[in-house]
Amino acid sequence: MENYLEQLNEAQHKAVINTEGPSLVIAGAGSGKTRVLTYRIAYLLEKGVAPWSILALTFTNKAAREMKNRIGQIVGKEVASKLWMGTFHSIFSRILRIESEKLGFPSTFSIYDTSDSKSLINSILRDMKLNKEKAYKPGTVLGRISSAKNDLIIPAVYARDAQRTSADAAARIPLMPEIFQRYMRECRKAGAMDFDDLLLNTNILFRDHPEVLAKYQERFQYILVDEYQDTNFSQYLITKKLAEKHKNICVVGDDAQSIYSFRGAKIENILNFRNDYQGYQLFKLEQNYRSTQNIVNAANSIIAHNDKQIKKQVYSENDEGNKINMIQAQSDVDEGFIVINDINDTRLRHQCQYEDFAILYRTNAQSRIFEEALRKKNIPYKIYGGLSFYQRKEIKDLLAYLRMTINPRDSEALKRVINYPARGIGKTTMEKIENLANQNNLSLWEVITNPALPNYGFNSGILKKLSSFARLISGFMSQAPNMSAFDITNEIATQSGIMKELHLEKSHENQTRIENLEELFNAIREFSDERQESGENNSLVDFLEEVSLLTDQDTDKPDDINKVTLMTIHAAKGLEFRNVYIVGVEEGLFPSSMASSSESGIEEERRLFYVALTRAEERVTLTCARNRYKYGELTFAKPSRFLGEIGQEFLNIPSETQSFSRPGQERNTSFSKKKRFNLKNEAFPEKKKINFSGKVLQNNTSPSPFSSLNPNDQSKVQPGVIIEHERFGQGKVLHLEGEAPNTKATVFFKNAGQKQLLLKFAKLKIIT
DNA sequence: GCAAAGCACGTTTTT
DNA sequence: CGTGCTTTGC
Repeated sequence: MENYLEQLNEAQHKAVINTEGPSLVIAGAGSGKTRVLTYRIAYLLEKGVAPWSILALTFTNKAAREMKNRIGQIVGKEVASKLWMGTFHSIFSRILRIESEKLGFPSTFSIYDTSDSKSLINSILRDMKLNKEKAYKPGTVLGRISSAKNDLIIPAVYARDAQRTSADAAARIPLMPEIFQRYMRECRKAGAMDFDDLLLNTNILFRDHPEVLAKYQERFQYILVDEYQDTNFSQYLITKKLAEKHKNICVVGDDAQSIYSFRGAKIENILNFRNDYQGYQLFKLEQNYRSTQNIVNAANSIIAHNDKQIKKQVYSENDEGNKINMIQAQSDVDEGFIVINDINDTRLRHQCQYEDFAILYRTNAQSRIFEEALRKKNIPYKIYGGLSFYQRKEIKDLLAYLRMTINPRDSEALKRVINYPARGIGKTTMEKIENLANQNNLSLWEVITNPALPNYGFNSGILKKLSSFARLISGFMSQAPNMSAFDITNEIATQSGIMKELHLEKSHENQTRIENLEELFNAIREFSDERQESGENNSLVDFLEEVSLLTDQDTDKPDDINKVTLMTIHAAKGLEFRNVYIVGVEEGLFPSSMASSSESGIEEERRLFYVALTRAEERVTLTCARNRYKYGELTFAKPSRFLGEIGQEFLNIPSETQSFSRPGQERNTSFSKKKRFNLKNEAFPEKKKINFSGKVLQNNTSPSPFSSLNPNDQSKVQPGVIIEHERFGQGKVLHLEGEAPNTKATVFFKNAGQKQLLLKFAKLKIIT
């Protein structure tokens, strides 16, 4: 055993060993927060506290896993595996499965993801004949429902909530209460909970079943909550109730890093901790071990512009380090090349690996340009966000079968698979079934399997198809309990006809789909083995639950080593990199135009900027562009107001950036020490159309590495060869036709699909 | 009942 | 510029 306590500074040490009573740990960025949390738990375990009486709530599964591993190294793996450690959602769905019948849900309840929820809302809108009203958008409706649930507001209360109803009236969606009510009813009929329900229903469980609350209050002697600044009211109340008995609650967070208010997070939870828990102990971790002094000081100078905050002095004793680089590019494409060139440069000059670099942006849409630039320079990268593995169609289809197998009432899953592969059960039939379900308060499955179904005017062909589908699912249901999760999944993939369907047409896409499904099989096998080893549950239900609650960051692939990281700033929270590029630092983008209308919105954007800066250990580069394509239209962008808020002594603006400025236009004003941005006049970027066509202003600094092939190279283009096209990216040559020099090639591009190219014109590079 | 074609629409961030 | 949805045509 190691003496981990010696690795702590004084403040950290105090925060670790003072385990009794309520504690608030204010942890500045990079101040060793995770270390305190892990050692505090290890310390408790060594004092003899049972692992199952410790509840540790983290923000991501990955954080939980890493913490568990670290604790395992100190106190042993078996002990660590018995901790209750995970995200709010995963811990409480585990508890809800145990207690589900008290709430009238099956223990195998489904978890609806956002697309399931939206699809359900769509059917409700259709049924209410609101689907043509453009004000009722599924996303908007779901957002309102989600926000209500996070504030623990149920439909009946919603209808009497003047604030919400008047906001709905203003948005011309006055029927929200009814939609909300129907939504919850449909979820219940389907035996399904959405993400917010996992927390809402936990609160309902604790409210209506005091004996259950008492049981968990008794069990959880010590409660730790990470990232407390990002908890919502629902989460706040759960922890508050659970901690009532033993009062050993330790919350860790940094108000300066609260960036999830759009999701219902209440920064007040951490600001008001002192009022909720009298006699609490306060620990402030203020020494930053991660970043250079320059970075820490620059970040401080930014956050100082915010009003709402807990006072603290974050400092660094590391080297002073480089100033923060600021580069203004001519266009978004230029921005991409400048960043990628700088990465190459820095990598060679400072002996960095690719994994030492991160490109952070405000919106996922910005990633494409950097991806393209990285691809052109053959730099390995990994990208987070966008559609993850489990969002892919083929994966969701198979998972839907699995969901139906454990909970056939899951209507969203049923809608997905009842006609995939095609069984001749089409739109009109489904409409009839949905109507019957609504009229008789049944789930779709209950309608389909109802003995009275033939009385409702379906023709005999349809009835046959429906009953054969029902038999298929029933078969899976009866087989599942006697089979491993892996075997039943395999069985379903073949029996359902999914595999046959994919093998039928030997297209490239189908090949990838099959490979993806095989990856899913592997994931299930791995899951089963791992859980078996640690003695945890490894049934199909458990696997589906894990999959539903996975986050992007949790799905790290093993071959994702030594690559440049691309992600949103939100996704980067908690991570660190030697070199960080914060890109698109422009008005309207960062701060986002959506947030710019309110002061609290701007403050959150500022905290987000703070988070971005403090991810860096050694070097930060900020970039923005003068021209940027948005919705396929050229727009002009202004540097972000945040650039003017950084203490200018921490900034380095290379002279060539200045030369990008157009003569006579706002030159030097943007970054001058004296004149900061005039917020009132320059808060929004002008959005103008450009009349002359094309991308005149683009990328004349970086000549394209592509050119038409000379005849010699043309002969190297043969079926099977991988080429790269200027616009379409990498692709495989399928076949050739015609005589040189008029050879035409059919190429399948990963990103652009199949294309025909004339070799003498196409701008290509041969990869293999 | 199904596929292709045309059109409206949009971007903040995610458990 | 894309996506994703609705309409249209078999």
